[in-house]
Amino acid sequence: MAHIEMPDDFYDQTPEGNAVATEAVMNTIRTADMLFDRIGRLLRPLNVSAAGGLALGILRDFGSMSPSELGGRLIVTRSTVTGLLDSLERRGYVTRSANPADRRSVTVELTPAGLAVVAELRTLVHANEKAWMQALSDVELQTYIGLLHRVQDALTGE
Amino acid sequence: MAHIEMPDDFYDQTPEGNAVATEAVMNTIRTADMLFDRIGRLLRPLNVSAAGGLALGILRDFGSMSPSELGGRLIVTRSTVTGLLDSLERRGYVTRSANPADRRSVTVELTPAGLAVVAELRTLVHANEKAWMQALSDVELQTYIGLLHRVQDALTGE
DNA sequence: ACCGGATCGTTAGGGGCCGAACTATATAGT
DNA sequence: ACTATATAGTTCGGCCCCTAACGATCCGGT
Repeated sequence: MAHIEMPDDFYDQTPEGNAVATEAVMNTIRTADMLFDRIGRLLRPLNVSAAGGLALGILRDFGSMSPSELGGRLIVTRSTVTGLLDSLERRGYVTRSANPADRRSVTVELTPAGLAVVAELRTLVHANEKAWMQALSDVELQTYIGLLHRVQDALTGE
Repeated sequence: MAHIEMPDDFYDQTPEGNAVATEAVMNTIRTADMLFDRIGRLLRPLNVSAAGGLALGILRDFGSMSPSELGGRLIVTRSTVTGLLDSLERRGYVTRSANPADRRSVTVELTPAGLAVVAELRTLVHANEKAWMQALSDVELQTYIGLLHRVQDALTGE
């Protein structure tokens, strides 16, 4: 995304009236796309995807865990985690091992290479996130986060 | 997304300090995911995807156009549009026809079925967007949109 | 008239995400 | 103990998105 320019009148195409809510929704999605895209490009040299980087970070912060728990923290389904782990395992950043306590389960562990890449990744992402968000002052940033939470809460409560 | 609960301490796992920018970025992405997800579920009964619905709406508002132009308005690449049109054409909502003026190009046109579905889709989406965003007051909504634009501008200007 | 550089749509390949279905295993309840 | 149900991880099919590359076509400049 974010590689093609868009006409300024794009959002005014909702004759029915409530263009404001629509603009808010569309802009949220668009902004998120841009951010996700930027993070992906940032991490490309490290041979990690944006989602993969998040997963590695969680494993570093919380230690080894099952795919299910990882999915819970990433807020993605188990099937998504399977694919993510396949990719990370291929790259040598994590290992899957049997869990003796529950033979249905699996333990995901960071490899030394995975641990190393988390450190690089964190520095890179944090610096850039800070730079991107410097468009907003500290107060605005707090306001922004607060508004996002309110929207999320509204969506979560059905 | 948005089907799995997440620990409240998730965002505090950034010992380096700039957790605020990180939280803003993560929350933007998460909120957008939730919104996109909700729209997709909403349109499922109409046999249209969220992206497909957007495309149909653009075709209704601006009339027939080439895949490239459609991609420009959707802000996705031409190859993404190809896939989108394949899907919409399969469902009978659009047609592709040769463009006599430029034999490289193609004209995408809404079918009667496509036109009909846009009407339903619009009503449904607008009503729900309004409901979702009612978590914010009118003033807050304006503030929110303004902040999103500022972030987008910062990202767009490299 | 011609050639080289844009542009059109498509294809191939890589992720990310989902829901549904399946196997293996665990556990609750009788 | 035994059965019914729930859970773990995977697989499959589907959609969305991207980049890179390709053949076809168009166009500007010589």
